[in-house]
Amino acid sequence: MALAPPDMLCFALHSAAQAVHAAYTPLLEPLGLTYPQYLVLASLAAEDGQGMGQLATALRLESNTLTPLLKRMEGAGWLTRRRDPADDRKVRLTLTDAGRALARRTTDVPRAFAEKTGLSPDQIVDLRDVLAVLRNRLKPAKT
Amino acid sequence: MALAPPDMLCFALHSAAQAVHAAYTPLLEPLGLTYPQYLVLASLAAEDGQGMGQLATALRLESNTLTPLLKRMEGAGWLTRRRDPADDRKVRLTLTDAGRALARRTTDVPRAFAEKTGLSPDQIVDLRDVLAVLRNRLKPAKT
DNA sequence: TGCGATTTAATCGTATGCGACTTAATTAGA
DNA sequence: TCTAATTAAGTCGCATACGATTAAATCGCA
Repeated sequence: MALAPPDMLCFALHSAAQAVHAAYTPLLEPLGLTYPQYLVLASLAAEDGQGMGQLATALRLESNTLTPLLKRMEGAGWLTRRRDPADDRKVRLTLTDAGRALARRTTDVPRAFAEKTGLSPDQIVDLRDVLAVLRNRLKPAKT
Repeated sequence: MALAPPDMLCFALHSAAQAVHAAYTPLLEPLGLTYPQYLVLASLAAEDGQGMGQLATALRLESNTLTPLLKRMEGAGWLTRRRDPADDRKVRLTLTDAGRALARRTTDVPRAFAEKTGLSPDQIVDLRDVLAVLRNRLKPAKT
């Protein structure tokens, strides 16, 4: 008998990720943010002025995913995309005032999510680290 | 300072799920299957003749996701979609001979994936169960 | 019995996400 | 120096995934 999805690790991961996405949506939708956009905003809030390649490595996304996503965020007025004067191939990303203000409005989001999980801070850190190890083993980060 | 994605549980889950997807792709692509299609096939191989609603509940997907996915699988000749004679609203899904043959060709996939994770069988079961609890807490299954 | 409420799929629009490929700029090496 | 290789983004096509809505069938209850 074939293994059914409810018994598979891959499905548990797949469906848990979707559930996390669903749990974030009501927290982010009032701010006009999607979940991947929130990750971009958080990454730039932690380190502004990142290049697209750097952001792509950090979020483990390809340029063909990030380019339209960033264009939408630029269209919303949250960041600017400028070519690096020193290397015209690179695009540098900088939050606008509106982007920084929006980032400040997201400070409570991680806490609200943590409460929804019902996990203790220790459990959250442990699970996060186990998943990071698994991810890095399955798909090492780009150099 | 805002929490950056690498420190977030949500990102660990999100990126681990994508890494799992990426790890399955080379196992499934030679069979002509995508990852969600593989889940459908596995679910029907375990219990053939499921209704769309039943499958949607099992895989935690909506009809607007499942309908086009199943139409593609029907187009590939792996299953049939027939209205239930007793209730014309329901669509019943049945594997074809080709679908069952394809399912048999996937029997090694879970083992190959398990090896890629580098986790022991016990660790896999533990992680799976932790994730299932988290998922069910964030997004309870439909009744 | 008959009609409003419910259930079930399907349709439409939008947003990821990636493989394959293209284009432009920079780098490296003969 | 001058071109081939490399790098960085972007374009295109396809496959999920979901919210909102619709259409059809069935159910429930007066």
